[in-house]
Amino acid sequence: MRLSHYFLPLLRDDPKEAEIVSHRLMLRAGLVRQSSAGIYSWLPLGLRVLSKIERIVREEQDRAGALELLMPTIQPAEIWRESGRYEVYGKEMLRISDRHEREMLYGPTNEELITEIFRDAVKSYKELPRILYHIQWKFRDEIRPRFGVMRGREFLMKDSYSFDLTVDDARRSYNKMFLAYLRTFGRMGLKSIPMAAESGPIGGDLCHEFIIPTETGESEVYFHKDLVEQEPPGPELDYEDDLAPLVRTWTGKYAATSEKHDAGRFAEEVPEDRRVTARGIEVGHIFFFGTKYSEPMGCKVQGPDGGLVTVQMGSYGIGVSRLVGAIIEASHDEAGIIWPKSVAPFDVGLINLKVGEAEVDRACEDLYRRLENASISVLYDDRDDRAGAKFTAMDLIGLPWQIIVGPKGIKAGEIELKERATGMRHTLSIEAALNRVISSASEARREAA
RNA sequence: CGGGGCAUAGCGCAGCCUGGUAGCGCACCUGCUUUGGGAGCAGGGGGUCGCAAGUUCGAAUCUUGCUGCCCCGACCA
Repeated sequence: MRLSHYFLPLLRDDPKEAEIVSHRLMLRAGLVRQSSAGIYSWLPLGLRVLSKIERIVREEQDRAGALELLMPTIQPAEIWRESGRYEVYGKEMLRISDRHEREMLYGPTNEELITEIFRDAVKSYKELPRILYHIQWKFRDEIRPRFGVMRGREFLMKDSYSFDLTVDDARRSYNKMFLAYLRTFGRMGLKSIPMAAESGPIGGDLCHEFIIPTETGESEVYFHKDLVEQEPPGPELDYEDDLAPLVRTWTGKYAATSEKHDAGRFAEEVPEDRRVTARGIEVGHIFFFGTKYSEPMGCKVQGPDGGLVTVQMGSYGIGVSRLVGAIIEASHDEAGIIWPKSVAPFDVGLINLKVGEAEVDRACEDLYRRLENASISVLYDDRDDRAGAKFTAMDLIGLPWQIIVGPKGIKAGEIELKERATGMRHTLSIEAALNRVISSASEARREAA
């Protein structure tokens, strides 16, 4: 993409409404624009990031055996009456009525809808277990939206729902999602820590929040240091294996958010030099809720003995749009965003320091073409602007690599390669720089697989 | 929903107290000079001063009402 043809409205100053760093940077780097409180438009650069995150989430859900579908944003009130939540949900739910005065709502979540779909379609235990998911916009009319996209009213969420015959089976589904989440966040360059959370109605240990420790997180968290050092499962993970032992390596160590924190247990179970108290951002939440919806909504299947069995369910959410903010909170510096390679809107920024000088233009065009041919996405700054402005802009938007081409270097057949994350700059031949960037990108892709 | 604050050009702000028909910096356009970390000079474009009533010869400025947005708290992915 040539920057001269792109839509990238950068802001030099911090908009005064943006308090936290991710919100400021998202506005300044031209990722989003606010439409109204807690509701954002995604501009081209931001949308590219959102889509990349979405793709990783999708790939890991699919890998774990979950099946994608797509439910509507607008739901009828009836099914919420069936589950009993229509009255319970309160003002967070955006209620609307259509021209026939039929009560509708903009879905804050989809348990009712998926239960209805499943109930109407599945009658036999032979079709269990199943995990269904979708990635869809939700709306919760928060009393006070804040932190930009991290706590918006409208947000993009991946929500999965598991359907099992027995509680033991449900635990297996839960474990699949548990590990899929570790892989998902890991692929985005995030250290996520599963933490004991407020348990569902069934209680027990089947409820976890996935927290990214950051300086500006919304809540206080306490955990064993081993958990940040532990590697997420690799691509060799077989979801058909017994996953319980692997899950236990994560759940066996102390980790809790403030509402579940037990200072006594923390001190007792974790050696002092391993105790971490930090702030964190919740990016995922998984829980088992048994028959909370299947019971009132009559979601039953026939078991092997011919009797009707109420289905055991769980649900598993990932805040997809929130992740954009969370990643920035976890990865930035004074100059701007530092995108992890897997979610960067472009793989590399190409800076032409002297637009109009034939040799420099030629070298840039050549690089641009060869990178694109190698399936490396490039944002080429071909604007007639000053070097300093280009450097600042490129640092702000945080692409992993910058290739800097100027008249001095090009006479010697050299260009400069800068790695955004480390600030390391190398003066290289064009060929060497190309190889370096291409191999870095293909390496990142291999890790992803 | 309780408490506090703000609303003037794309962004950041001044002007308001003491009414006289709108200004600064950045951004944007033109020209010249510059050109490896947000250049300089000159010239220019852009604002129904959030909305509505009222007071007044006259309202960005005073009064009343409304709306929007932000911050703190309770609540939440």
